[in-house]
Amino acid sequence: MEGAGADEARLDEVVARLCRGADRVVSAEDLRARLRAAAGRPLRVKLGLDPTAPDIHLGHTVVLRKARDFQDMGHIVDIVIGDFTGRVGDPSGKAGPRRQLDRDEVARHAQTYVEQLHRILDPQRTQVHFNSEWLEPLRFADVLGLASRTTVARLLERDDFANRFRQNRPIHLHEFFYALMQAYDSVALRADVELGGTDQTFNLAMGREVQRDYGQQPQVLVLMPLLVGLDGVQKMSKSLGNYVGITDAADEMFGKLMSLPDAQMETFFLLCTRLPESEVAEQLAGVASGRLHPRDVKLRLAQAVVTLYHGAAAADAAQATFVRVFSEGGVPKDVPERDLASQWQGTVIDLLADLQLVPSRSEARRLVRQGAVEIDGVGIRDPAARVTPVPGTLVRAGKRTFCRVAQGPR
RNA sequence: GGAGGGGUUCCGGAGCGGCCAAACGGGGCAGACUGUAAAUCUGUUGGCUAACGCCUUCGGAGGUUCGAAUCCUCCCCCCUCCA
Repeated sequence: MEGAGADEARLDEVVARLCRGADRVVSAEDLRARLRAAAGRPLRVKLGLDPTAPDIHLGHTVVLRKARDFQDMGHIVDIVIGDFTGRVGDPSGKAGPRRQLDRDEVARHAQTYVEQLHRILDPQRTQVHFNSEWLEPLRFADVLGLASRTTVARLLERDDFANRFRQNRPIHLHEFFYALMQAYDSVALRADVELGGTDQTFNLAMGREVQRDYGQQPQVLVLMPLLVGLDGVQKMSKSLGNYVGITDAADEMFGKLMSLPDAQMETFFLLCTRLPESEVAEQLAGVASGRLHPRDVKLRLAQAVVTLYHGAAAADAAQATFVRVFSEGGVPKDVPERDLASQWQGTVIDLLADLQLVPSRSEARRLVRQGAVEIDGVGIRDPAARVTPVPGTLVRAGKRTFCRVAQGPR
């Protein structure tokens, strides 16, 4: 039975590949059994997306790349856009109830999502669903039936609910349903596997229980680590502003990645690039031994990530810009240009305000006093100073805010 | 339904009749140092003003006072306990 042995070995390899990078898999043995039982038939791999944030960022890509791994092994990815659940808002990690989105917002976000998904997933093996398809038609009796499958105590086990409960903060009844709705998605899709971040553990686990109640085989859970944001502390999220969007311009993406704390380099290498683990290990060892400058390794990281989304040429260009602007103290290539009236005259404050470089004149005053403002490379520290910009004048307000006068007085 | 506690500037959280644009911490921004890292130090953080200073803020609406975030009335919202 040499053939069977070879099959088993191959199966091990597949399982290993599918589990790679995951924080936890519930369970690897189940996954192996599923694959064997399926005997080549594609598994249905569910991935739920919350349509609140319309932009996909690097944090989302961790799980998306995992989905891609499944596709590369021949499986089908079922994307569930939580258009119905989105009206409730996922309580995971939230300190309070989330506001409910209306239908239009959800639909709009979902559309943008789908467009971005194809940058990572294989469209041939991707099916997109909206969970309102099956959640909307449920009657109250169905909902009660679903609700009877869990208990309040069980729901209160969740950290976020438990914390809120302890701190006397509101927990709305409909928030309790979130996990159940998501669980029901798995039933509706007859999911074999569900992917998610570790913050989704509770929700995905609920899917297993509910599937069992509906007579289905409980799905395998593949839980991916959460990517930290650029601050290196909190998870990457749009609302925290610590994210790298996959549609960010190459230069911007590069710059953002360079501001990543050194301690996060390994995580980003492993979760956001395709560099072989051995190479990553070597780079990091180089840093540890002092042989490599951390900055250069980070350049490497930024380069690798930007290449994935913009191609190697753009990544090279972005690196060149970065070095020129920041390492050599130059000026970025693409400085936004703004016009001034041809009769324009006034003080620095007027200039900053008219070029819309500052949110208020008071803020402009502060920046000037703090020595953050330069005009054509000359520092200005007197808020009352009159200035004479002409087309081409470069105005700088702080480290990263530049603007060039396009049209204006001559 | 009953009893009590609470809503303050981006967040947390002081203040409880004038000295409050409002302590302190966090976050943000800026400067120094750097590798646009981290850490650290310094400054700054409602609006208008070159500045003196002026104007708008403390859940909402009224009122008392020379003067209110602070006192009173009504309303809205949140929390706890009891039913």
